[in-house]
Amino acid sequence: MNMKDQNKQLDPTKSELEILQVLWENGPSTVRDVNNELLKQKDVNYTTTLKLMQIMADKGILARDESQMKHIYSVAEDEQKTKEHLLDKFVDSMYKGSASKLVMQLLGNKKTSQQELQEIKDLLKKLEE
Amino acid sequence: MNMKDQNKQLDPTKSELEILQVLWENGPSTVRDVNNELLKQKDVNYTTTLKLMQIMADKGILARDESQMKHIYSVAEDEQKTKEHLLDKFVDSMYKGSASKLVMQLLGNKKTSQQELQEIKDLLKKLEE
DNA sequence: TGTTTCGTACGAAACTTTTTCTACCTTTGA
DNA sequence: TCAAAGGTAGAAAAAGTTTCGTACGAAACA
Repeated sequence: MNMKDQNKQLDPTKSELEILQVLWENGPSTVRDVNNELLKQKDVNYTTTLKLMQIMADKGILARDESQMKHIYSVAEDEQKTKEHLLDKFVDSMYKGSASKLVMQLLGNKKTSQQELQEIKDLLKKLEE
Repeated sequence: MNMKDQNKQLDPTKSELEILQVLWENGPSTVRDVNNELLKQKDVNYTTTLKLMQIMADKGILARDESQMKHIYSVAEDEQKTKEHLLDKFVDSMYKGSASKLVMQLLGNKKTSQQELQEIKDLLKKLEE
């Protein structure tokens, strides 16, 4: 099979993803809100964040309520659906589609804490029943 | 905590990742080899792939053996280490560092096949012992 | 030998993404 | 009322990434 003419769905860029994360975390927000959150992680100008969010709104990634002067932005597509799509892509590209390979790596990963490991095991155990 | 001055490690770009995948898959290769593989997925000029691989060599992502006319490129950093790093970043950014959240999504994902699910369960079971 | 094929190198063009600059409008409060 | 603060918008600059064109050397081979 050949994928030359695929890739309709265009993925959020790196900075767009950062913004999505803030909105996922905090729910609908103003540009100021989002920018303040981003400032905790990195230097970024207000107008940069504004511009980015405007672009995302244009693309349809975000919706906005313009009824107030301070526009309120929210995520247009369902969070789970978006994450699912990104996870799929990640599994495909990094593990040739094998989810179990990914989990294997996770389990062997030094940085995955004991607590996380336990939670994963519990999860699977629950699924057994 | 503030991460303003972090991010020393610069990540492979999208096309760089495609090339890494080919090299991970096939081991040390010439540009021609890699390009032929890429052509199975998408249209791409030989010189484009060449250029990209030269850039990656400059960055230190790839090593190359120039002793022959046809240079042989290989991945400089360990595959597992690189994947681990990318996976970490993914978990951090998408699931706030919670690996179990990721696994949960994987398990609930329509696209994750029954077989994959079974393999994951087996994996965990083995880990129990 | 000469010509065709295949390789590298490099610069620049094209495209995408991110950032900044500036203009101008609205709200706030002295 | 008017200055200051805070908001949006759009154009353009800057930075990053990908693609292409061209030059030129080495190998293959008629």
